[in-house]
Amino acid sequence: MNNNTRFTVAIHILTLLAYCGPEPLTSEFIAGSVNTNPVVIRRILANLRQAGLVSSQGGPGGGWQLLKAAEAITLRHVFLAMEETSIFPLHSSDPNPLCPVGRTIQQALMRRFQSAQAALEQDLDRTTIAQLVQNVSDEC
Amino acid sequence: MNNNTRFTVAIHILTLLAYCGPEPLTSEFIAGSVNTNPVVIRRILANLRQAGLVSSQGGPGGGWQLLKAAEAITLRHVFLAMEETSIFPLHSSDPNPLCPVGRTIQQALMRRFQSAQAALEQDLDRTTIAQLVQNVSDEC
DNA sequence: GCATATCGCAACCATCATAGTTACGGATAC
DNA sequence: GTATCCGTAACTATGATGGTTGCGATATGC
Repeated sequence: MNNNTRFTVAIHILTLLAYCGPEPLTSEFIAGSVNTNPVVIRRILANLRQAGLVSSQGGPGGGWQLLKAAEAITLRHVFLAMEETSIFPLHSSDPNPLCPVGRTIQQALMRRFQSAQAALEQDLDRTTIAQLVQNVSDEC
Repeated sequence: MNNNTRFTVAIHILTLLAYCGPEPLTSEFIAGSVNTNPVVIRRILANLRQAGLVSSQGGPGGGWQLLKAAEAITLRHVFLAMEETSIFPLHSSDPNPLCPVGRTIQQALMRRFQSAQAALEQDLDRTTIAQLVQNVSDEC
């Protein structure tokens, strides 16, 4: 279905910042944990900064820090920060407007999909980054 | 985020079968409403048949029919029939096992994502194909 | 039996999204 | 001034997706 790992990596990054912080972490260090390229990390962090979750600092000793307490960041916040369009995309080419079903189905589906996405977000809202950090500590 | 329209098209197809039925519809007719190629339709119908939602019949006068009442088919059934792996995929390459976060995050995320998907499915379960057919009739 | 309509499915192609990579400019700390 | 780090554009490789063609199998009606 969905085919991009940005949400997963974003949660990983925030958990790492909370676990290793509050000192700033460099994108290179984070990339070492996620096992990818620093630029990929910075691209995702740019979204998280836009959402007010993290801040960056250039120069030696610089890096990235959380702007909010780990207890105050839920997976829903991270999800919204990624600015994905919709979980379920509609038809790639518009359906036939001469067919009663084709003419009306998209409006109906948009309503249903929004409802489903709201339910999804509500569940995501129940988990905080702090809980994930706690889980890491428990497992070690 | 998710980037495939199979779920949307599957719902469209079932709504059309319920709306125009109970006579069998050909994949070519359905393709005319969805505005795509008949083979694309048959690929999706193959999934729906595997899930026991529709049946097919070859030869002249053949086509596709619902196997269950429209009232008994929910969007959750359709969603499951598409056999999408997971809404949120994990890392493309495994995170660093030498990092405490990298070593434990995937297990934790799998649990959270399963919970979120369950919430999503629960909401999808509230809508039936019959309701979508009713919606089409209302709009005309 | 034969012609026709329809599905079943494999194979191929074009397009696009994603993630990875390189490169380089700008800012900051020491 | 130098080393470190972010910011971002540009390019590439890979894979997913949807569309298309082709052909065999099956069923219907004559």
